[in-house]
Amino acid sequence: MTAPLHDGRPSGPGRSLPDTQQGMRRRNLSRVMHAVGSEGPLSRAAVASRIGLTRAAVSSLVDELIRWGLLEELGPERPGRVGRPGSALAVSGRGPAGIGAEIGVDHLAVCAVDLRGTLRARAVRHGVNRGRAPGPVIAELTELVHQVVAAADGEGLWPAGLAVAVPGLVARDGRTVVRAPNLDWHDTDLGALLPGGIPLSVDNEANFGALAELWLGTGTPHDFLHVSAEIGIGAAVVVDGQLLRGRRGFAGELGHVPVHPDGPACACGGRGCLEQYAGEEAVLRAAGLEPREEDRVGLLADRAEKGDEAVRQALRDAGTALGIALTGAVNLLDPETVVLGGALAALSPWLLPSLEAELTGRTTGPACPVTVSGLGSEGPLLGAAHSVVRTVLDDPAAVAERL
Amino acid sequence: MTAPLHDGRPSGPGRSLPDTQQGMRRRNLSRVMHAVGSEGPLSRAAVASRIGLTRAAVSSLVDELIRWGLLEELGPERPGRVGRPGSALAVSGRGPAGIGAEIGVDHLAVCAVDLRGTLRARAVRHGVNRGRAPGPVIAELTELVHQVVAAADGEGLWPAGLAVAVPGLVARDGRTVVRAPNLDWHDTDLGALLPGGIPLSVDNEANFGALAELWLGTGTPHDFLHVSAEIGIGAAVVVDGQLLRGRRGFAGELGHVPVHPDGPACACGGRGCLEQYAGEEAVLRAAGLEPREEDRVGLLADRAEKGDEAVRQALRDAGTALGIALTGAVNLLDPETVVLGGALAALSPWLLPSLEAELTGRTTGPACPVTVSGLGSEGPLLGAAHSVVRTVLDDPAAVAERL
DNA sequence: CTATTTCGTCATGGCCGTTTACAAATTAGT
DNA sequence: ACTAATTTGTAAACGGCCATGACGAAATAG
Repeated sequence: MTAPLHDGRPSGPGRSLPDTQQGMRRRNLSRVMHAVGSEGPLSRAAVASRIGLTRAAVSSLVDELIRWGLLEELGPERPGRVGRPGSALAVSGRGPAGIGAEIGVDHLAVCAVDLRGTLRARAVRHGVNRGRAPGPVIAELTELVHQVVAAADGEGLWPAGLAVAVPGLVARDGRTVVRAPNLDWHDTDLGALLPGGIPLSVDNEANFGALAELWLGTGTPHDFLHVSAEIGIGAAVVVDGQLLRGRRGFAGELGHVPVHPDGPACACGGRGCLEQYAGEEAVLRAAGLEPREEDRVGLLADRAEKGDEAVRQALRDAGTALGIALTGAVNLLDPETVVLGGALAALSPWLLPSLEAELTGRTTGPACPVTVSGLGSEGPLLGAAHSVVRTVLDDPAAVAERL
Repeated sequence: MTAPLHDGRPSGPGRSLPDTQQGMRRRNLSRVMHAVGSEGPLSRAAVASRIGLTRAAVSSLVDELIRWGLLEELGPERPGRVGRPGSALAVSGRGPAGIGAEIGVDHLAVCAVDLRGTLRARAVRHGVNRGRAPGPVIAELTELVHQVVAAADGEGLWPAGLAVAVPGLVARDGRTVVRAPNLDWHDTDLGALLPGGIPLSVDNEANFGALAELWLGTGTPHDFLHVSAEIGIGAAVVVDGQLLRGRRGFAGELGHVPVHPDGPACACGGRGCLEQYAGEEAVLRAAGLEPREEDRVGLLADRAEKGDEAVRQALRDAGTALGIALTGAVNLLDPETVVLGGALAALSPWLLPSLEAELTGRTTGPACPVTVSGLGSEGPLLGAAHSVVRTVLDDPAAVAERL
């Protein structure tokens, strides 16, 4: 069972299908879920005014959603306003849950998020996965998934879907890892390995990180560029609240944008790619540090914090290279902001000055603002879990059909 | 009266408005128009099977569209198939028409296109507009518009909207030219200057060129990058059949993507922008030709054709620079193809080899194919006119409200 | 304690696509 | 030539869905 990839925007039921009354109802059910989900407890009348339907219509929709267990009645509101108080509605804290999973280079993580968006269960296992075959890693991950699903079950939650974030390129089928250099996986069909019976979607961790930023970030706009770096440098482009995936699903390969076209050769076939200047390996080398197995980012941040000038210079140079590549990207896409996530967030104090200098120096008028993600390294995992939750909010009727 | 900018995809009525039955009908009316418009004459039954509604429902929709004069009945089909022959329906060749206009550096052009997509009237005026004040230019353009509208009126067509293509950056309000370097216009509100009473939209010529490629090009995919160069180098990004405009409407500024970050200073504030290597001025200089007023592109093509080695080398170098900038763009967007339009189409024989060499050399796996637009310099004008036609197809009910 | 306001619900009505049935028009087969 | 089969377009009945309007319920304002 493979679920469609989530693009970040309520695609809802029947995107361009024949327009029938059932489709209309499905979309309106979705509108109610989104209104209640995003604006806290709301009365029927409040929902009606927000989504533009009448109170009577909303009543009917809410009845159905309560019958399905997706909404619950919290009881009468107690406001100081005149008139009969409404009955507060909230998204149910029981019922379907989104299971998110992350395959990192040195850890595995799984979590469960309920429809309200709150984290309800979690499991992490550390250990280096670089170079391990997919089979054992997935087996271990599956074990964690079962743990989390069991924990969630204890709280009245059942898994509505499983979304897996991987550090690599994923095909648009949403289950095949085409290339994950840091794991050394190639053309691996995770759909065949992960537990069946529950809708599965696999996506790039940068994409899930960007979705987390879109959905959970404070003040994040609908058009932005999300840059995250682990070993490679990945980016995700969000346009009008929707992920840009590209024809093959490979969009966002910022790491291989040419920065100095005559620079050193890169494994991708090009020369002078951004990764040659701002990739983890390159920065470690420039800083005169030996690559080690774990927590390289922490090491860099630590040294920079302590005033190690070689490390600081290396990070400044990386920021400059990032700034050059981002200048191109910003000129091409005109995003509202650029968000630095993943490892870049932790290193931002030393990257940002040179990065912003490059970006503002190369553009007329006001430069595109660069912000730092507040989600840290949790982004991809939370984004994955939330992507499942969003599919439920986007089409509650589909969930109801599954009992 | 300002019309919304067209993004290339049937946005249709009520994108995310409350879902009511009238909205449903509007969308279904649109579906019928699109089906008949894109797949030639069709019977009611054929339309029904294509859009997934029943014959009875389509009959009702078609009746209304015929009553509005947007569809017409061609009479019984005469096929060799068994069963009662259907009655062929076609989009009306009379009624609303899209008026497209183009403000070029050395010409003005206006045309009218009917709902079937066929060109019905046309007017062109040559003359250098560089440096002229907006007022007189718009006055001249208005004159041409009146000519074309009058000619269209003689054929039973009335203007449903006016779309103007300009060589510069247009704000997202769809009427203000923020910056048009080649005309030397800044922050000019064309809405105040152009004739009122007819919905107006103003957009970048590169955007309209890309839409023309999307709608009129043979075999053009839904995800591509359209590059066009006149004096500057503009690009338009089409994602999932929709134009990517960016937050301020400035997306697609390929000309200022850094190619050699330490290269010569550019007017934009940066260094080594693509325009410094592949812009018209730069290529003319590199070719050892003196800038003259008219038809610089024709001059280049002419010399290259005749074997002028300096010109050929200059074009090869421009192709290399384009290839570097496009490598970045392709890595970021993963488009299905890159389309060269505008002046680049005419020069493509000498640009393409070095451009493609750079692009394939810098990527692993199959490189993004580069194609040449078949629309030539007509793209922006046709795209503008068609954008108006599309708004009619996207929401025929809105047109019916205007009698 | 009454008037006012707001909430949720119910009955009614109108809109719209579906279903079902049927007449019309053509081809295939005898 | 005549019947059977097939397909088209239309009409009537049906069912689903939201809007409308009225009503009781529950709070505040005076």
